[in-house]
Amino acid sequence: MNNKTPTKPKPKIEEVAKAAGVSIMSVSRAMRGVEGISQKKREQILKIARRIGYYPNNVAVSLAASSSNLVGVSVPTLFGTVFSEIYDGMRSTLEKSGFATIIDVSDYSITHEEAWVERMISWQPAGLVLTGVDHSQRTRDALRRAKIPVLEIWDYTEDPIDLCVGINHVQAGSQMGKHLTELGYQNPAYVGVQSGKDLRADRRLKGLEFSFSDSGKLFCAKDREATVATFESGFQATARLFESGNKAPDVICYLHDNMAFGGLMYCEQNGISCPEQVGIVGYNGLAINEVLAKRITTAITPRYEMGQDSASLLIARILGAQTKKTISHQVIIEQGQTTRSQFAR
Amino acid sequence: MNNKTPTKPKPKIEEVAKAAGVSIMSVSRAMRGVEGISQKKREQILKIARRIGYYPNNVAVSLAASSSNLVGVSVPTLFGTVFSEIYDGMRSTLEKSGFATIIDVSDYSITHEEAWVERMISWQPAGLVLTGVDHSQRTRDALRRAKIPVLEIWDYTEDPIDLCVGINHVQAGSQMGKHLTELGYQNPAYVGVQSGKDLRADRRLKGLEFSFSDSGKLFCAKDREATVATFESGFQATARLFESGNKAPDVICYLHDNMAFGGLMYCEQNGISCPEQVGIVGYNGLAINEVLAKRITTAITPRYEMGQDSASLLIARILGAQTKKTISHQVIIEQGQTTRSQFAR
DNA sequence: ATAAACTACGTTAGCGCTAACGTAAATCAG
DNA sequence: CTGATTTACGTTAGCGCTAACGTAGTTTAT
Repeated sequence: MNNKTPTKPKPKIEEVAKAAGVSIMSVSRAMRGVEGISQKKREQILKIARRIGYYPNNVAVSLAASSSNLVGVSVPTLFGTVFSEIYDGMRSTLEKSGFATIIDVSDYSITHEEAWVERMISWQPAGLVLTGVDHSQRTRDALRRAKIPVLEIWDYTEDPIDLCVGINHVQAGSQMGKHLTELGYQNPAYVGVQSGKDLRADRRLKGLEFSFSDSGKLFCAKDREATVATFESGFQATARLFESGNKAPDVICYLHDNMAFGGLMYCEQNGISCPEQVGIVGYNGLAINEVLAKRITTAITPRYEMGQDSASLLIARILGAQTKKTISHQVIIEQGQTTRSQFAR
Repeated sequence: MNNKTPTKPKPKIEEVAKAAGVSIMSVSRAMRGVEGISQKKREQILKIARRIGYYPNNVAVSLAASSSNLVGVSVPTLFGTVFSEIYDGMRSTLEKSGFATIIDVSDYSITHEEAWVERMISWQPAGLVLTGVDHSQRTRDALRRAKIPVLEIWDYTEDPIDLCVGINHVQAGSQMGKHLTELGYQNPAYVGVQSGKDLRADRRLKGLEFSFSDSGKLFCAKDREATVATFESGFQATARLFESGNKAPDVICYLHDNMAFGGLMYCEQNGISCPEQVGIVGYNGLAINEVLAKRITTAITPRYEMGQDSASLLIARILGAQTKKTISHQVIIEQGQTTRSQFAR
């Protein structure tokens, strides 16, 4: 701000105390809503504080109380709405309990996450939320030492660092694979991003492979050149798949619905009929699917709910309540019009 | 975290000082990279700090220095990628300069923003970023008193609270309107969200109306029932428009590309040919447009760049440099295949 | 050689608030 | 009515760090 007008400094607790004719401790108690002060005085003090324009200095509060009302949240990306929705569910719940969130976007890098966790711990956060269950040993050690409530979200493990709310992605992939083999698909292909980039996607692929190999089928092709999962990378990967000269797959499983939509667009624009010539399968149940004439077969993930659940669990832990350590969410397979609807051959 | 194993408390600056045989002030200087210590001692101290696992307590640092390395960012929503991309541009730049960001999602509510600003100021942030140029008087007063660098983003004004990086949305709307009247459109309709919900969208509509009224044409219909701008709300609004029995428009301007895509899907699924029977126009140049056979006519907004620009400007201001106060970005009209390509009639 | 000017530290006094403990007054039991 | 609790405050001592200043030791100017 420009300092043209010499404004008076921000009021401190002492100023309120003087104006109200009480000790600063009474103001402190009134502001925090804790016990140890009469209802009458509390109201008087709050009124005066509002008039003066006093807000407690959170930094000083956190230092004195040696814990803050901040919750750190690390997500791999904010593109593509998946983590936006999870985050939104969390934030809406956390906000109601007076917690503010500090976001990190790790870009799927475990070392980035590690550096962030170390910086974040210095803020004495009330809790931390990390995406996935894969973290560096250094991150685990730092979290253990700091004794901060930690919640792992999106992926699932029975043995979390502390708390976990997620989906078993191997199982989700395998459910979808089972659905597809039951429809008689024989020659699946996969379109995703580079191996190791999105570990949940890797697990879903593993699940898909399990199901297909159960009935003796292997993936005939995998395109994992993309570094990001977008409409366009799905389009381009599909182009590579069909222009490679290899035998065409009868179904393509995509990392998620948006990539799948890109693939669907490639097919439509190149005379490849779906689902007759090739089936197209997505993941997540993203918003675009709601308006398509030909809805993409997908597995719906309850993202907003997972966010809410995780926030509730984390808050309970922060407040010291006894809680379950994990919540497992299920996906719902939704048969669309981009895969054949009955057993074929 | 569970407290099964009694871990030793987090090391403080004093512990490092003792281990290094220096005063805590030397450790402080070494950690912050400021002057007043020899290169040799600095390296020794940093080495010992790393070995001990010491990280400065940010809360204490901020209290003592009476300013933090936090930047608060308020966006109306994280859905729909627009603000995700702006935010991502900002965050990547801010992070390089050692700033962490605290996000607020205001859900387009100025009173929500007001409450957040007041809470946020209590964190002694190094700076704040607000979306748009419309804020309550209380917010303005609070910001003025706190003397915190403030940047308004996305919308544009010559007279910002402090700094502004944005687009003149009236002008953007009017550019598009001019483009459409030049194509000979006579009966425009508008599909957006409730008036007052998204103020930038309201301004674009105003710009559209200016251009059309310049050639004597009025909007024949407006559907502003939606509360959120999504694929689906675009689909449904378009359904209402065509099922109302009123005279059909020859072009529909949507709040943004995703809503427009929803509308396009309604048309395709209901035998309304585009662009022959009706033109469809979006805004922003969103990712989906890249893969469509029939690309939506749109105005491309440089979102990531605006995020970067605003972060750079804000950092400069925080560091006390002399800077320009505003940066105005331009939209680029992109003629797609959802509007007729030449003058008609 | 001597004063002036630096450099490299250390010491002191908080930053604005709360935890923990004190103390007086009010309430209660019997 | 007396002692035991409870309630409603106030006082003291920090939370972990840095700004500001102080003081030796070292370099530079003349």
